[in-house]
Amino acid sequence: MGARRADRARKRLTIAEIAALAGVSTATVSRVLNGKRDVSPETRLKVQRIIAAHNYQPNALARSLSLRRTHNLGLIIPHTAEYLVSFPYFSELIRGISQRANAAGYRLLLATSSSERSSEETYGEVLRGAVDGLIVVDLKVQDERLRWLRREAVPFVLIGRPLEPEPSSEVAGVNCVDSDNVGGAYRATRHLLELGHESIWLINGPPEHAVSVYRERGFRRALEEAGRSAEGRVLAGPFTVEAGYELTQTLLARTRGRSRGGIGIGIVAASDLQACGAVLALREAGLRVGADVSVVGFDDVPLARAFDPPLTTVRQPIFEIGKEAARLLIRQIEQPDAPPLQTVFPTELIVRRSTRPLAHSDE
Amino acid sequence: MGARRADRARKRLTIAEIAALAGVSTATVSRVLNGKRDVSPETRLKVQRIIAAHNYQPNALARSLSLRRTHNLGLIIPHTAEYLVSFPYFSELIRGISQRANAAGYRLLLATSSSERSSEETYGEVLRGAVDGLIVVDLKVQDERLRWLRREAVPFVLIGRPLEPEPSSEVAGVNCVDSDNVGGAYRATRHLLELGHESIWLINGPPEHAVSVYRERGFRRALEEAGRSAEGRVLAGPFTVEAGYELTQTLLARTRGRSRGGIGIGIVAASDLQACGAVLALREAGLRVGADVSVVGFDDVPLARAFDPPLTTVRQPIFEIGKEAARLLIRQIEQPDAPPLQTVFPTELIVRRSTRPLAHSDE
DNA sequence: CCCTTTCTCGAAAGCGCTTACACTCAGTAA
DNA sequence: TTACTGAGTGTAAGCGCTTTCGAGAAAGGG
Repeated sequence: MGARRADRARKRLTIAEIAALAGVSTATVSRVLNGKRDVSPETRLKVQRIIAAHNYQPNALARSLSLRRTHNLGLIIPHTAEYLVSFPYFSELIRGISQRANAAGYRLLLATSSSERSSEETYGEVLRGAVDGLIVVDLKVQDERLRWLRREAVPFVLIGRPLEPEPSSEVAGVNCVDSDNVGGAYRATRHLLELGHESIWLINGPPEHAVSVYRERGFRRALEEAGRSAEGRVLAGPFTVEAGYELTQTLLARTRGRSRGGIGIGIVAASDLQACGAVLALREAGLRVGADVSVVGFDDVPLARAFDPPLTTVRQPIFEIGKEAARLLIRQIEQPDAPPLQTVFPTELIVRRSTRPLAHSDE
Repeated sequence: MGARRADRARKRLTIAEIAALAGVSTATVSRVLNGKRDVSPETRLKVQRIIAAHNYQPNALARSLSLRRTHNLGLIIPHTAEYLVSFPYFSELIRGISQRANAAGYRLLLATSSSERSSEETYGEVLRGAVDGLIVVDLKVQDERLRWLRREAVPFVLIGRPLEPEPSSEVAGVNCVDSDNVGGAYRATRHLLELGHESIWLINGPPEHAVSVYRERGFRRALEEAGRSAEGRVLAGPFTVEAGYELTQTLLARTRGRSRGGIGIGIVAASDLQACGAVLALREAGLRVGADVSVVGFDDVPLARAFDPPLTTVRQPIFEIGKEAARLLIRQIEQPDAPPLQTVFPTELIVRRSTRPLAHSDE
């Protein structure tokens, strides 16, 4: 074991040298390399031996240039998405994408767009033939990237769904994969309703994220179905602990007087971080979370379970989303005529202790 | 604004076409593109106009093939590193690396090694000329990757420092960047000593990670300096909440009888997740964290601040580490003869409420 | 006015692959 | 025997860049 041929000469071999060693032409070596026909079994074997003996690896660049295929997938990460980046979300996504990509013989190229550069520049640079297609994450409400991608006619898939304001033909003609944010927010809200909460609020993400729009829809739908109004009950801010904390204070200020000291408040937050911030603010106001009031988060980060109280939260299958995105992109690359697909993954409400029936006093 | 030239023909132009349009040779266009001399100001201007007018982007592949330089940096992520991946650590690192890389005109290629493939295969595939150099993260105690990288004579930088067991020449001859884990663990431990804790423990990461070895060293040094023994006071396990929880239970079992109901226990954990798990277990055992007992974590994840009690923790400048790693790698690539460098970033102890002087009762 | 030197620029040879095309040599059908 | 297959192979023309080398023109020196 481990007794590898010690090739002292570390200079990389070329196909021509392999061909010479095997006494055949480069064309034949290429055929063997790519498992093509028109090579006799004996020749094939002979060439394979030489290749193995010298641990020859064809140069990916030359191959790409010739094939006009890089086998690179690009993932575009907006620099504005610190929340993505400081989170399991991002890591899980990458894991999912690269697992699928690697399995299919593709590599993953990361393109972080920096603030100074227009999308034109950013992706143009990435694009100079460096990738076969792009995955776009963190879709904005009016996302300039969409127009650009379409104009460039480059294969791409969105993580997140574009909003209807776009001509409907546009929405349909696009590969995208998303989790059911509407449903997730809907179920979280219904959950609070069912627990008997009177004053239900949404602490949403920034309104320019498409995901915020969808979550607000779910929230509104649940309230309206229950015959309640959602007017004035949506606060928005970054996906951070601080925002959760401050927005909850705002919310408490607004609610003061109206309800009995805040008891009966139910909050749906757009991230677990915000939810934790909310818990902090509520506790500071003398309210018992999971007894007087309830909070539900979004994402199910590893610490949600360890939090006090353990956080009820909406889980998204991020890893799966990544895998699916890669799958769709590769499909689009390899079968340009395949009709675009929209995949939506279900979200799951994980009920823990931060949400409890109202009457219930702390056990 | 935004009134971009609407190039209907989306076919990518080649340098030859630009040359023809400008009435010069491809050599001249190439010179202009690369800012080389031997082009008259007028010619240069003329060519630049054509390039701009057609929004020409030279094909990166062809350029790479010709220059024998891809301008891709590879980041190798071991599949075993779920803890990395489920954490801000990983995202921050990527942010740092790609910021620096992009600034210097490099791209970031992600290589996740899957379990079925040997390092030989994994990196070999990446290597077929697809990257100019590699960044290796999550160094193991005896890391096979090191041998391989050296044999392949590919530029690389380690995140983390190899351990001394390796011939010292090897350690010195390598680019690496790390945070001061020894110092971090040392300060965390001293902090507990100074607070008057009698029974101090390390809940460490898995022993095969080099980082675990370094942290244990810092822990031991602090105890030994204080004239105490560290024997039997180190428990190891994954960087998860669960591990922190279970190891703390083990620890409590061992300590039972010896001390007054666990009061006076101080725990240094190798991750904030473990620390949170520890807090859970301690609380379950009826101990008040930040009063009867103290816990310090590692990483300063966003939720550490929001935890109850807010977690004292050791912060590492992960973003900076990423930037530095990219810098060193690019330097190695562009100046192959530059002597390898070792950078160590200081860690910082963030004191919050999970550690308090012993006598102090809950305020 | 001739000889160097300097500045511009183009022709063409790579970089390491893939593949269209031509060719050879059985084997088969007529 | 002749013509026609088709499998197996090699030749060479790309893929889109960079760069060496040499030529021609302009400038400077004696």
